[in-house]
Amino acid sequence: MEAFTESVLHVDMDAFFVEVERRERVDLRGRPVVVGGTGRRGVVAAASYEARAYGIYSAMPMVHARRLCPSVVVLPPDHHKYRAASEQVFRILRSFTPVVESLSVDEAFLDVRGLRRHYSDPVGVGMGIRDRLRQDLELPASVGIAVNKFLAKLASEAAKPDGLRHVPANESLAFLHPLPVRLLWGVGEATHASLERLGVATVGDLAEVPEATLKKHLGEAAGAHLHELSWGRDSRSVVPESVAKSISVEETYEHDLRGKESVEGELLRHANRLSSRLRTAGVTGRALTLKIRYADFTTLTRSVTLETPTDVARDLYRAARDNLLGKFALDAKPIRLIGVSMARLTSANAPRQLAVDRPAKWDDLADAVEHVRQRYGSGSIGPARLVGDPEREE
DNA sequence: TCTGGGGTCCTAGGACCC
DNA sequence: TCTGGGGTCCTAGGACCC
Repeated sequence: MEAFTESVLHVDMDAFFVEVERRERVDLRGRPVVVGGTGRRGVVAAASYEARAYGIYSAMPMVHARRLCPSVVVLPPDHHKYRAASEQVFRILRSFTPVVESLSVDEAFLDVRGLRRHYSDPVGVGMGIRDRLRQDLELPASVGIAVNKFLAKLASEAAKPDGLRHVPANESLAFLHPLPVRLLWGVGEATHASLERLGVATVGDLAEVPEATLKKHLGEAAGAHLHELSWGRDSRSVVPESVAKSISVEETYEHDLRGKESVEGELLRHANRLSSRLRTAGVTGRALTLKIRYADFTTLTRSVTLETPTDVARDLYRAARDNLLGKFALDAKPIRLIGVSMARLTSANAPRQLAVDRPAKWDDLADAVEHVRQRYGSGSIGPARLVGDPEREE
């Protein structure tokens, strides 16, 4: 089937958080709107195209955004709402094909080869998806269609906003080579600077650089990868459903923390939040990491591998406090962020080895705590030091 | 105008083992 | 007595993505 040569679709929702908010707020249509942190340290999480016209983009400090466009409407994020909208989006995508790989809440790859009997070409599939998202959910999306994942992603980028771009196989390099190299997946600020030093501005320039030179300057893996991409080659297949490798919680404080006492209090709160997330995901983990960012933005991490996988808040707190906290200078500098993460995850249903000093009852208790938390909110139950402090509600 | 929160992957050094 | 080489695990940091 000649018409299905380009069988990878990349679907990317346009200004997703903003558009979800606009479904309920007709008054905000056509206006510069951003979703993001409203506090003094907030950043832009999503910007409407009207806001982007002012030079506002994602990850920009909110104070900067307001300065560029004083009339911009700033909405605080409601991640539950976006999660629900995301599920609606993915239900529609999966109604076309089960081969859907999610990249984030608002982005996915689809392998549509299986639809060749139902559609004359992949462009028809892309148009069908955009229509359904628009009609059923009132959400705009852009679609890129190409021979592989990374070209499809570049195509959707080129289609934005609210468009569709099909890159035929025999036009891949003509499409790719004039693009600025910064657009490539994996070329961020640092790599871009290195490439500039090599005289590389476009993907075409990159293709001319010998692979060995790239490896020398960018590292083995990145060099090989970028060389492949520069020639339009990407052999990664669309893989539905992947398992999380780590789960983390972190918080940047409105005002810097000082001293061991306050850090321990926050650590306890984080341990409870992380425990909750692990349980919801049905996993336990062994590699616990504590992250601290000081006011001067220097960021340190210290980690420990636990003997037994756990998802119990008390275990997380104690392990972090006893093994990791002492490795940081807590009184030397003010602290702006504390984070805790768990990796080396295993399914909680996997057979557990019960530690001698942690009887099975702890699991039962933790389950009960989690049950109450799900029902009545995260502030309803927890260690005595935290319960009843309304400031700590999430 | 200082820089969110949640992730993934890669690199590099040291420990440890054969 | 002067020092191999490979593999794996652990830890820390950093680049990058949305």
